Parts: sequence; structure tokens; C-alpha cells
Amino acid sequence: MERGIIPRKIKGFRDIDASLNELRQHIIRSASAVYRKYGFEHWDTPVLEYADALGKYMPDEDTVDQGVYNFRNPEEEPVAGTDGNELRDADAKAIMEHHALALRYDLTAPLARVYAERLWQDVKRKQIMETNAPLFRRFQYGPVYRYELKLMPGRFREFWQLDFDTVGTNDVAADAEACIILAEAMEAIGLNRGTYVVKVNNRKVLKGFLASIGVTGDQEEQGVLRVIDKLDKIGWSDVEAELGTGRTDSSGAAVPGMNLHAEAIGRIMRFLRSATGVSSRKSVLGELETAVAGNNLGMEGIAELKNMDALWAALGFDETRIIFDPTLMRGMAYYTGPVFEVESLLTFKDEKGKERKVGSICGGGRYDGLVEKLLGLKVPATGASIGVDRLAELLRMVDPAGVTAKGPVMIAFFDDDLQTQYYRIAAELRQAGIDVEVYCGFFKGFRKMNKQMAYADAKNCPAVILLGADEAAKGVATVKNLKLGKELALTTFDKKEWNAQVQKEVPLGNLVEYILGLPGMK
RNA sequence: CCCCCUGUAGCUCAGUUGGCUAGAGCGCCGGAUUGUGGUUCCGGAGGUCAGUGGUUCGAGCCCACUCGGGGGGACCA
Repeated sequence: MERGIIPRKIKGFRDIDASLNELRQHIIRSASAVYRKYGFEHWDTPVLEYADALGKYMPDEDTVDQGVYNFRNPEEEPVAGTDGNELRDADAKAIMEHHALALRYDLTAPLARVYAERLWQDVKRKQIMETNAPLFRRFQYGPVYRYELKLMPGRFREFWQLDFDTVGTNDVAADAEACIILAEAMEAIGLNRGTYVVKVNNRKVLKGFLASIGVTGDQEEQGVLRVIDKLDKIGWSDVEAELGTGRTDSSGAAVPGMNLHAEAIGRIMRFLRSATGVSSRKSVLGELETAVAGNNLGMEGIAELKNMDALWAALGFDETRIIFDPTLMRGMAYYTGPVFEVESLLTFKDEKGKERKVGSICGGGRYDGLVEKLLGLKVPATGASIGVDRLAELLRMVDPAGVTAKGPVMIAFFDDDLQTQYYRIAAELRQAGIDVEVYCGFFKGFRKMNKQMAYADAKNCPAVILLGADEAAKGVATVKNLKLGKELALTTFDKKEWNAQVQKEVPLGNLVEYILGLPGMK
């Protein structure tokens, strides 16, 4: 059989219709305005980057591994050495290569690249050092790409993030501010207070605690963090099992355990539970303080949290908006200090009527080691990211009616002789700031009136302007209010009467004024 | 990548112990209404029953494999 062309999308990628775009823009506009208010400037970066600049990904050969889309650059370019000079072979010829490229998997790694790229030369010249690394605050939104093996509803391979980050400070005031910004952004977007909560923890506290009970080494530490991260998914007893000998899940598959000593497991579980159900930030701090007493790193983490708490308290951000949660881990390994997450407290019923949580809609934290990997200079940074699509889904559930895109005012096409007039009226209305479309579907049969009306209806147009020979002779246009028509359809069943109520003849001279005066036109 | 479930019209689904030409609702198209979206009425189109092979006189239904979808798990910088 011959190979055919089937119109279709790549798995995990979506088409975004007018309504979803509307929602997306609403989220981006509202949150960006908050970011701007705090001094963040708007940047964009390419979706495609050199794979090695995106972090620790150095894909060997052509393998797509670890969830990243990568490609070979069609262009051959010289390979650089650690000093930035071209590598040369025995004959002094530059070594050329098709470099590995990757689609960005978040907006944080490109930020580190932007920052490092600007300073790289100066760092080499020792003009920039840890003590004078510049402060940089930017927000950025756009699509990111992950090669997810398993796609679940609400999980895509292309999705949008909306990030804001502060690079160049180790003051946790920046972290505290990030949490405040997240809370304000949620409310600007339209989430009511009490339907979300910003949860905050500090990796230093847990790391210090683990060190004090003898769990050391990156491998083991990461393992414990990963297990704890699953707490809200698998529950207390399964976490305990995975720290120990492992467990068998509901499908019968064996989940290997960490094989920690019973003593250590007991202390970890006690530590995690210590602050559960404790409502005030101050008492959580108290519980944690006794748990990590004597460990330097742990105490440092507590001090940072205290600092943040003081700022929030001074600005009136109490536990209705920001809480401490010692079980919060975040998956990313690069976080080094405070981590935060916004959880939606709303629930919804799935198709089977099962009550489900919306869960995490934003995440972030401090990553003091990320820039260092690219720049060789330790530059601390912190920031957070809003999951735009996750949030869009949430808003759709909260207010399904409020998320349809508004269409243009439509001018119906009756008569070829009046065509120029249609376009003149359209131009005049546009001048007044109104979105206008002159109907131009000219295929056979498609100029029929009911076709045109159905088109306007499907596009959610607020009004249709009807101007035929009759109207032209009188110097008027018939304006039909589709919005009103939709409402009256529920109570009026006679066609003639229905039409009479939603249509009005308007002198052409008053058209702009009349349209602007329609409800919802603004 | 592992385990379980599943695949019938654009969508949601019915289809008896294997038995004539595979059905419904919604949507779509046309008409009543040639100058009008809703409502109402009438008519119409639309299917390789996911694919391939097998069992059988006969398969949408049974078996095997492949592909797609859903759920759970592992992984997730």
C-alpha cells in the first residue's frame, strides 16, 4: 500500500480554539500585571536551545531520553573547549559537529542561559564575582515541551508556563515576595481567597534533619525526597512502606523500597507528621525547630522560614493565604532552599461522579546552583511558575459560561451593489473601536441569510447588521441583537414576534452610537 | 516501560446463547420560512463494526497478534 497523508496532530499536542485562547490571555494578562507591579520585566527566549545549555542534558548519539525533545542541528558548527576557543584536531583544523538541540522543557533553564550568556566574558575577566553579580528580575510566558511517555488527561507534551524569577540575591525576602506575588496573581486571575493556598517549605530543613539521623549522600537523599513527594498521592502508610522494604501496588506491580533502617523510618515519619494539622505558621516552626535541633543546615532553613514569616505577617498575609507544609518537596532536584506551591482547594466531579482534587497549579523555589552550572559562578536565584493550562482548566470548571470568546459584530451580505457600503460601514465602526466582520462566504448557497445568521451565531457575535435594498432606500440598517435573541428564545416561541423584539431599524448616521450602546459592547 | 480494562456513525452509546439489509439520541445537511441564528415539524446523508489472521455453514459478538483509547504503577532533569 502507498503511504498516505492523514491530517492529524502529534500526540500530546493540541489546537487551541478562540475560547481557550481567551482564557489563556486572561490568565497571562492578569498575572503579568502583578509581576510588573513588582518590577519584573518581560522577556522571551527561543523555544529551541543547545541541549547542553539547557542544563544537565547532554544527549549522547541520537537518543531521546529523559523526557526531552531533541534534534541535531542541520548546520555544522565548531566545537568549543572549556575556555571558549574552538577545539582543533592534529592538523589544526577546527572540529565541526551537528550540535544537539533541544526544545525547552521549562522557562527556568533558558533564564539561566540568558543570564550566564550576558556575563560569561566578564566572569572570565574576573570583573564579575559572587559579590557583585547583578540583580535580574524577569517574567516570561510561552510553550514548553516535554516528551511524556504516558499522557494523562490534563497532561500534555506542549503546554504553557508563566514564570517570574529573581536572579542575583540570596535574600529570602525574594522568596517571601514570590509567595506574595503568587497569592496576588491568583486573586487577579479570579480565584477567591480561601479557594487556594500557597504552601511553603524549605529543603534545608529536611536535608538537615536527614543528615542528623544519618541519611547522607545525594542518591539516598533524593530517594527519600522523591518518596515524600508522593505523599498526597499514595498516603502515609505507603510512604512508610517505600522508605522500608517496598510495597505492592493496586495493579500488583512491585514497588522497590529504600530499605532504610526501621529506626530512621520511624524518625522520618514522626518528623513529617509533627507539623500536620498544626494550623499556625509559628507553631509549625516550633515543631520543626525541636525536630532539627542541633543541625546547622536545618537551623539555617528554619531561620529563613522565620524571616519569610515575619515579612508576610507585616504585610497582612496570614494563614488564609500562605502556610508552612513540611511534607512539601517538589520533584525538581535543583531546588536548594525554600520551595513553594499553590494548591487549589476546589474539587470537582469526574465523569464517574468521583470527587477529585484540582491540586497543584503553581510551583517554584530557590535554585542556587543552576546558574553555576553554566557560568561557573555561584549566583543564587529564586522564582515560580504558573501552570497556565492547568489553571485554564480550573477556571473553565469554576465559570463555564465566562470563558467563551466574544465574536465581532457581523455585517450580513445581501447585495453586490451594496458591497462597498458594507466595507465603508465596517471601517467606520472599526474606527470607533468595534470589531467588525463583513460576511464573505461566497460559495454557492452560503450567501443565504440563514447561513449567515448561523455563522454569526456560532462565532458568538453580539449583533448582526442587515442592510438590503429596502434599508438602503430608507437610509437605515436593521440591527439584530443576537445576545438578546438568545435570551428571548427561552420565553418567546413565535418566530415573527421573536424577530420583532430583537431587531431595530437604525439610521445609518446613528449606527456607531447605537452599536456602542448595546449591552456588553462597552 | 510494566499490569488491568477497552475499541460499533462526527460525538455518546445500544446491539440477545454467533443467525436476514448493524440501530438510537445528539450533531450535520436540505426543506417548511427564496430577507434572518433559537424553538417546532418534515426529509436526507453518514459505517471496511480499529486492523490482520484464525475457528465456524455463518463473526460486530469466539481465539491470536498488531495498532489506538482509558485506568493504575515505574520514571520525571
